[in-house]
Amino acid sequence: MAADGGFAAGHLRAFIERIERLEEEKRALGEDLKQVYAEAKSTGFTPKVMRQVVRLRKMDTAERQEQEALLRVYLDALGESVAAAAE
Amino acid sequence: MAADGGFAAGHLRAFIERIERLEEEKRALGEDLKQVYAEAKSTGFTPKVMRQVVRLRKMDTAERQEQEALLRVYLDALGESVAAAAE
Amino acid sequence: MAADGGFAAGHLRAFIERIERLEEEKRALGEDLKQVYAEAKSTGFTPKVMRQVVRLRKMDTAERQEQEALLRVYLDALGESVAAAAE
Amino acid sequence: MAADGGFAAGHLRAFIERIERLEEEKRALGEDLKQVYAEAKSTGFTPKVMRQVVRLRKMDTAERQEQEALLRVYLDALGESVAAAAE
DNA sequence: TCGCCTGATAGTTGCC
DNA sequence: GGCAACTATCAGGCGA
Repeated sequence: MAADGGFAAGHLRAFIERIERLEEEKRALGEDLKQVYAEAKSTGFTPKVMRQVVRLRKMDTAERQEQEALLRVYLDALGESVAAAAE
Repeated sequence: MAADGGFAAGHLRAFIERIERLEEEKRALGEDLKQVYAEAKSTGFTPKVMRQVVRLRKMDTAERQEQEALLRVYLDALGESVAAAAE
Repeated sequence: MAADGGFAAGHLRAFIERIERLEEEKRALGEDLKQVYAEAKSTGFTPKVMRQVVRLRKMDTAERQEQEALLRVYLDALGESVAAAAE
Repeated sequence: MAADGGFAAGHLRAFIERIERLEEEKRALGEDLKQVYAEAKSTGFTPKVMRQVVRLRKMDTAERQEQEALLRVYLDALGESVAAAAE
């Protein structure tokens, strides 16, 4: 692997740098997102609920319903817990 | 602070050791929890939904309803998104 | 799953209760920790620095493990290369 | 909030759309990263080790910052002690 | 390919 | 009331 006299090393360096560049861009987008949520919050919206909205829009409807159905089954199975949860 | 000839140092050491012991116990309980979820999973339950159940039982009912209400307001505000989410 | 006449429900309940018990114990330990820090603070120590000390001691331990992990990664990589070369 | 006849709704929609756009870009960068690793792998490198390299380079950077933070903590602690002694 | 497990991200809580 | 640390959840990568 090192027997190619540094040829591979140059490739490796190139890969690493591409990776680090991409990760930096990703990080920057994360900052932007944080910024948008902060801005929305200062406008009076609730980031936590906004995240829920985004998550729901992203989530496949069938999948979401399936999960809700399973949750209901579990709560039903717990009997009085359901009552406690719903009271 | 160090001028008391190590008296405080002894106290500090005692505090640090109590802390580390408590943290170790906490960590161990975390392991136990993971274990229980794994066992439940192997029995056919869905850990993710179980966590939801635990969260709901813990969460104050009023608070939960409030959050759901706000979510609905947001989805309503988005109009056709609601339709997409509910379809 | 619910068609077994509550058999699974009993299991589910048992799991949930074990989980809630463990989480309660964890929470209690968290309280204890807070208590210790408060006590130390009232004795004149600085919680922030104590936390740093604990963190550093943990890191010292973790670092050794990190080194071992790194070594393993490199050995594994070498092993794979050997294997690749030997294929 | 919804009583303003959709004014806030328009804002909400704008925020949500900005968020979804940013998340899409982030996701795309994630794809790119995966691509680069795959390409490197097909060139004969070991993704696992490459990730380790990237991680270590990141840590080298972070470590310097960590040291500076620690120094500040200690200086702060000393300052507080001085203040406490001077009170 | 599936399950596990670690690393990344979001939420909560305590501190200032 | 905002900020920072910590915790819990989730997704992606790795190994079997």
